[in-house]
Amino acid sequence: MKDRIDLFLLDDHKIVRDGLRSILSPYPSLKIVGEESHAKKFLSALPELKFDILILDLSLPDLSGMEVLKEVKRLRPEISVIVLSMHNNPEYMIRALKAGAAAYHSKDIQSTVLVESIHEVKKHGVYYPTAISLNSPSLPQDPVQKGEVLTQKERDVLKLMVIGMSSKQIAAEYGLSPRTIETHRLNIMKKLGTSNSAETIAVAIRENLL
Amino acid sequence: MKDRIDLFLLDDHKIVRDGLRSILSPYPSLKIVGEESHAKKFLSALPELKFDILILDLSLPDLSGMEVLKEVKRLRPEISVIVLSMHNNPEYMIRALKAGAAAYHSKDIQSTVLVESIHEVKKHGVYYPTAISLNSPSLPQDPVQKGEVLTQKERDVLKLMVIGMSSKQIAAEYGLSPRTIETHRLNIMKKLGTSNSAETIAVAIRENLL
DNA sequence: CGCTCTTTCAGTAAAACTACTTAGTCGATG
DNA sequence: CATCGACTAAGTAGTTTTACTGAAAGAGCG
Repeated sequence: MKDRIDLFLLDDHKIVRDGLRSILSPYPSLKIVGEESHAKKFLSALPELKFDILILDLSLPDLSGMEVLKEVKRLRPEISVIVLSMHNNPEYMIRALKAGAAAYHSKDIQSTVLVESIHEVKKHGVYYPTAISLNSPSLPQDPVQKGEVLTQKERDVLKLMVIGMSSKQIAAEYGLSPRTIETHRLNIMKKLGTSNSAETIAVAIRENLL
Repeated sequence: MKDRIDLFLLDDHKIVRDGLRSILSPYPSLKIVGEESHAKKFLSALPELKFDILILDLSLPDLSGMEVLKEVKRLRPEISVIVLSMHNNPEYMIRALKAGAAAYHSKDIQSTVLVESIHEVKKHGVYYPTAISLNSPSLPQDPVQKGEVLTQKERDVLKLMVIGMSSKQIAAEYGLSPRTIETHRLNIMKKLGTSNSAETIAVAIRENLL
């Protein structure tokens, strides 16, 4: 497995691109393998491009960053997209994350945080800074809102799921009905907004819910 | 007996290594005599290296930290290994301690605790901070003999599994038959020794296979 | 007490996964 | 050229999960 992370920059401001280069230059494992200022050019070249993570400015001249994001995730789902934005608006953030962004940063991000998030994204596919105000008041009820906390029982079930136990086995472990465990599972998925146990475990580990 | 303690850092994150350097720099008796980001490079260099304690990140890009740990204890049993981990899960801790780790810390450890544990390890060979529930239920008896590495396609499938896609969806994404994806899935589970997708994702994240 | 939340369990049905086996193609290796 | 591993695909069969709904007992709370 290669240890290098190949990055592609898409941002209309050369200043930003150069800034990113200098920020990332001290990190040998991070390599900027290309950059582009026009979204359409980028998208048409996308099939030929080889990189791991796209660093994407949300505000672009010719296409909206959101459209680029969706297009990238449609064509090359294996590519992770880290979104940079002028806006701190959680509304944008949620939309970006829903559209498949692996991370969302405002442009005044600390460089170390950016670097960390790149590694995190490479490792786990996503980077959700816990601090980022998911509990901010303006947020509507949203599946992305993982601020909901699991109950004790749900965490118990999760812990046994992680080591590969089926509902039936977990039920036996606790002396409960398998149907009960299944209910817990479904409730966990509902709370985390996940659609199966694989994703659930991924989110649980990422969010440190174990 | 020399009063200096020679440390070697093995961690893929330069940030972590740099952080450790700055944490440990105020202590004249602690000397970092080397660092490495790649497990394989480290292991091949190991016979020439002289140090007392290895500070080891459990999640490494090319080899799992557990494998490194076992290898170090096999080749150089006199070296103490202090494990750093992202995970607070006692299961990992127990596995690490069973494999010969002298101490186990999560990465958000207090620096003073780390320093203390280094001295403790040097003096007594081990550092067991808290009461560890060794009676924790059903530790799988170390099926971790997975020197086998996943293929590119298998990793691709894994990555989409992590974001909650079913075999059918993954197949559609790649233009393949669902049966093919299922085959990949089963091969992954076979290689990792897991019994369902939840456990598979857990191991994959833990072992840094994504 | 009424209210909410947690925990418990079940019916029903569809969808997905797991297990084990066989097998063809293709590219690389020796 | 033969072999091997990776990738593809499918047969068959059993198991598990997911989805949606309903519901009852118990704990905690104002």
